[in-house]
Amino acid sequence: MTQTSDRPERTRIERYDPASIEPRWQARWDELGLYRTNLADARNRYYLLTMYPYPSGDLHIGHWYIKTPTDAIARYQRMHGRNVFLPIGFDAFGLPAENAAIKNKINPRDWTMKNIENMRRQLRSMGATFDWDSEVVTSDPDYYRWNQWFFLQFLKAGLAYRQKSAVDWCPNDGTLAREQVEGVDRRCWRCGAKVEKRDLDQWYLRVTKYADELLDFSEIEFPDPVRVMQTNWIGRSEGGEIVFTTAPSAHHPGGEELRVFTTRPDTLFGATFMVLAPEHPLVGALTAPERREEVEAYVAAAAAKTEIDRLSTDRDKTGVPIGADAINPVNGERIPIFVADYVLAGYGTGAIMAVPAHDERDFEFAVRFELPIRRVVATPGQEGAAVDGAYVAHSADEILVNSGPFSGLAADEGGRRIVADLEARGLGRSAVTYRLRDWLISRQRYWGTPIPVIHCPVDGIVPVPEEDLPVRLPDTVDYGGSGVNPLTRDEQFLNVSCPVCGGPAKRETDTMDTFIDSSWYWYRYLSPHRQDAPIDDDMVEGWTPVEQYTGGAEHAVMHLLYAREWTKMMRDIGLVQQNEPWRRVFNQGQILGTDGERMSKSRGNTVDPDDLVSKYGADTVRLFLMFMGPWDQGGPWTTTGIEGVHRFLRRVWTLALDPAGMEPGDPDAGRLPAGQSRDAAEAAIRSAAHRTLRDVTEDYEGFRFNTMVAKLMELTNVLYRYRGSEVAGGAAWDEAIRLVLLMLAPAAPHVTEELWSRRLAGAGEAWSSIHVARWPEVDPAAVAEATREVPVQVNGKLRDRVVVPTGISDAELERQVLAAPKVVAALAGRTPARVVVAGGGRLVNLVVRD
RNA sequence: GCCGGAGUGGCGGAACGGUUUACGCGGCAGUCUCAAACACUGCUGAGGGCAACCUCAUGUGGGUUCGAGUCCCACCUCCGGCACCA
Repeated sequence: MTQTSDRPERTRIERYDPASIEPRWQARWDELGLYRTNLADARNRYYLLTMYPYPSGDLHIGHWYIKTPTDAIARYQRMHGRNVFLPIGFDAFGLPAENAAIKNKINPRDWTMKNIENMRRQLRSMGATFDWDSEVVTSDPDYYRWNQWFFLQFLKAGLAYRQKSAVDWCPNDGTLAREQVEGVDRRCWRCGAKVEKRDLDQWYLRVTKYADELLDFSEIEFPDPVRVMQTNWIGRSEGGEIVFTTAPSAHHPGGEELRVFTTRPDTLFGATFMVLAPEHPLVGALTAPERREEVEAYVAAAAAKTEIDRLSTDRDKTGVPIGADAINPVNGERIPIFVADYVLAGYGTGAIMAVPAHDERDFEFAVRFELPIRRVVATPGQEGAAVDGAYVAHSADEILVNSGPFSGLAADEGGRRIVADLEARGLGRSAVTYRLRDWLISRQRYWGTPIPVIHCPVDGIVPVPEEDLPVRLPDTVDYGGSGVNPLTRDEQFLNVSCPVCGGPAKRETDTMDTFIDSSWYWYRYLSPHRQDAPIDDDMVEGWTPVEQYTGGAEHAVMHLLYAREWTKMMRDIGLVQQNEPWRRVFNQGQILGTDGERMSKSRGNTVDPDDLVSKYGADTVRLFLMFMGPWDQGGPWTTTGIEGVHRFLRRVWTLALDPAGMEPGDPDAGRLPAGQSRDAAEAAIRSAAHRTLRDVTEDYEGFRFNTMVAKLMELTNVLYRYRGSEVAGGAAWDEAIRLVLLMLAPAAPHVTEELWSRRLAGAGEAWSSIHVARWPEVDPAAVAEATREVPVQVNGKLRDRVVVPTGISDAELERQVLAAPKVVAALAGRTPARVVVAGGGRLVNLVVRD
């Protein structure tokens, strides 16, 4: 053992000090314009899009969790020679600015722009390679004027329309689209307030037109859960639309059509009553005089009920008969008509045929109102059994019973025949219904895009002429009070002359849902300053669809669906050729507060990355966020473990600058492990480095950053074993260090750039950024190893490991395995009944019987 | 209730049907130091044994397989989405 006094003096190297490295390189990259994308050249494009942030004022650690790996992907792709475009912008319209304005008596624009200023600084501190030249701020009139322009085109194309109906209404945000109402207790997705119903004239986009097309995901690669959620949200149901007619009565001649939608036309003979939604248009006309008072009271009560009461499934079914009958077109049977609020006006036709034997809700209603329950579908032996609950299960052998001429047919075949029969008589057809609704885009707020129409008492709704765009938001407005659009209080904004007749008219004071802003911003990134058109055809042609989009899954049926719809609308008015906005979408997980709740300023559980950056440096924070776990997983925030990542970077620093250094107290310092030869040591180093390169490359490709970091840690652990030995600083070592720096560069850009520049300087070479260096190639010869360790199992239990030459035959492997001492002991004289050599000789399992 | 996803050491998490527990944190011991911090080295799933070793462990119970964390069936728990959608 080496004596302390004999040890060479420990080399003093400069300490790893991120604070002195990071700002310097950030400034340098900026100066050189290293990340300004040449958009004119789309040949080798890689459009990498990350969801633009809302400028709440502070970038928290959650933003870093989203953006940091995205930046690593950008750098990785750039090292593969791709022309990477990674733009950034701000989702600048929205409620928080308006609230801040009300609370602090400041202008929403000033508040927003000040926040953006701060967030730009924080985003730069990440060392991310955003192309700031392409920045988009959606509250800028240069941006939102195009929202208005799109709206006018859609209006012309019949894709936008105005309609009065009962809508979801949030006391803070105003009206909401259907998907912006969340949970059983129906709260606003953004502010959490309870949502009410109001009858309002509102603007819609006709997105239901695309329902079927939206179910086709062949041109967009979504994570499975998002695809499933969108599919469920669109909710395609196949079935039949069947025409019942009203029966004549003392008060009514009858003969009116009552259409119902059903997914179970096979159960038509089991319909024993019919239910209309309280809002159904024929309720008033069909109600018998003696029932009128009760029915009107019921309808009024239903209207007054909150949505949550109305939709609660555990509530007892209610309803009243309207004193009229309907005639079942298939058998001429008269069945009573009820009005009941378990039938929704907005789905299907707002009316159902009720088949209590085969629908749980109808069953419950029938029991309560003592209505007949008739089984019409049965499995063999079940035909005569009492119906004590709705039979809704399906089995292959079920047949129709009590169904007239269709009795005895298999249920699915019978259903088809019943529809065909009705269709021939003009009383039915197969039909498809969707859950998806049109997109309600009107909002009663100030800080959004004004909807560019004018209400004229003479000409009605008049679109603002395109040459008058943008309809600008006034700088200040009176936000006070609630329930009234702030813009309505601005006389100057409100009063205009009608573009058609010139007479006095009023502007629309609703503004657009901010999800419109985010439905096309990546197109605008490509030509943010263009004045004559929203997008640049050549740029869009060359650069889109976006290659890769990264962001949170919380937008699965909102932003990620709206943007698909919007793209199809753009396509249909001839603006783009593509069907989908992006090729691939990846959802990273969400970082929660230490309390396990979603991180938000209002909860006060946000974590400020600035403190961590000043303590450990941006590289450590970046790497830690990647190392925590799989990127799509997220989880509660904790700093446990950040020291380990920081230590890793220090070790890289030490290996690169001080290969010969020895640690005081390390008895093995200066020696090769276990009598290894110099050649063997160098081969081992090369092998480890190239294996790591192979694995790390795969990890980057699959966005598996946690294991990518782990593998680099393993490699540095290997190198540490050779530090101070005779091979440290040699050719193999040097190559390994070079590979470590290149592999780590996308994740920890500053420290690798620093070490890279010192390497180049040390070798007398001219400086060139590591971030434009080419990604290294794996040397297959280095990866190959001469020997291999093969685990040996007896009856599936590990008993020994044998080391054999790599190219060995199975027979020879088997011979060596059977000769291994521990194997002999474990066999205890028994002869294996079977020898399994698995996976091309990766493992041997000996099967013995007792 | 329906549709997704997940349950692996004290913790975050690894693991083409093939050596479970990589990597990191934490813990223990040691070296260095006047001392501490840093750094470095080693150990660290549970139980048993002086030991070489043995037994048991991937939410629970079955199954398929030479071999199951991984595949199949039934269940439990947690997270996300939907919720009277006919």
